[in-house]
Amino acid sequence: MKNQFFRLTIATPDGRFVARYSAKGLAELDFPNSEALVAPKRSEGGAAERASPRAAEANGIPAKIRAWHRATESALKNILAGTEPRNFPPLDPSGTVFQQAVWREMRKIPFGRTKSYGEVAQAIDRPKAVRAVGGACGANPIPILVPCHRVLAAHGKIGGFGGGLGWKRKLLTREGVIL
DNA sequence: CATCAAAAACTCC
DNA sequence: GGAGTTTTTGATG
Repeated sequence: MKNQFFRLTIATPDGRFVARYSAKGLAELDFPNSEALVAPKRSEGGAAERASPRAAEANGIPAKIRAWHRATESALKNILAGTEPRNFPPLDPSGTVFQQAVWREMRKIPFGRTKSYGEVAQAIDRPKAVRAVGGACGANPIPILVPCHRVLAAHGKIGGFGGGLGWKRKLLTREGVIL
């Protein structure tokens, strides 16, 4: 795929996240530390890495993307602060049909609530695919905004988390979830 | 390109 | 603790 992704960063009290945008919306979000990349000097709100050949659009970032990024930043910071975000950017994660179904289902989990892998599996009409649901969660390219951290194992166990279990615990605690 | 085998953020007995 | 299910991914022919 000839991704002409736009990569921007979001500075939070928990580190700097990296967001990538496709032409349709937010495609990926990475935790801090997951990738060591050099700070682009002094750009604060974010910097485009792959600007188009022509600097037709200001700073190489279309207004559309900047608007999405603003929503992403706001939503992310809200969740990190333990408050419910109001507006989301459009999401465009790439994955198999099954994975998209799982992610879509996860997005329906209300703020501060949790579901088990089994419940998600039932919701997408594959009650026995609980193991596969776990796999789809791990493949989620947009953590936090797609609340994979709100999915726990059965019997209140925490399960796992791609970006490190520490994150999962912290996020749940801030949302007021009691394990 | 078609098939096989192994692994995974699970669940239930 | 062990077996059962489903999907994804990488190796094999």
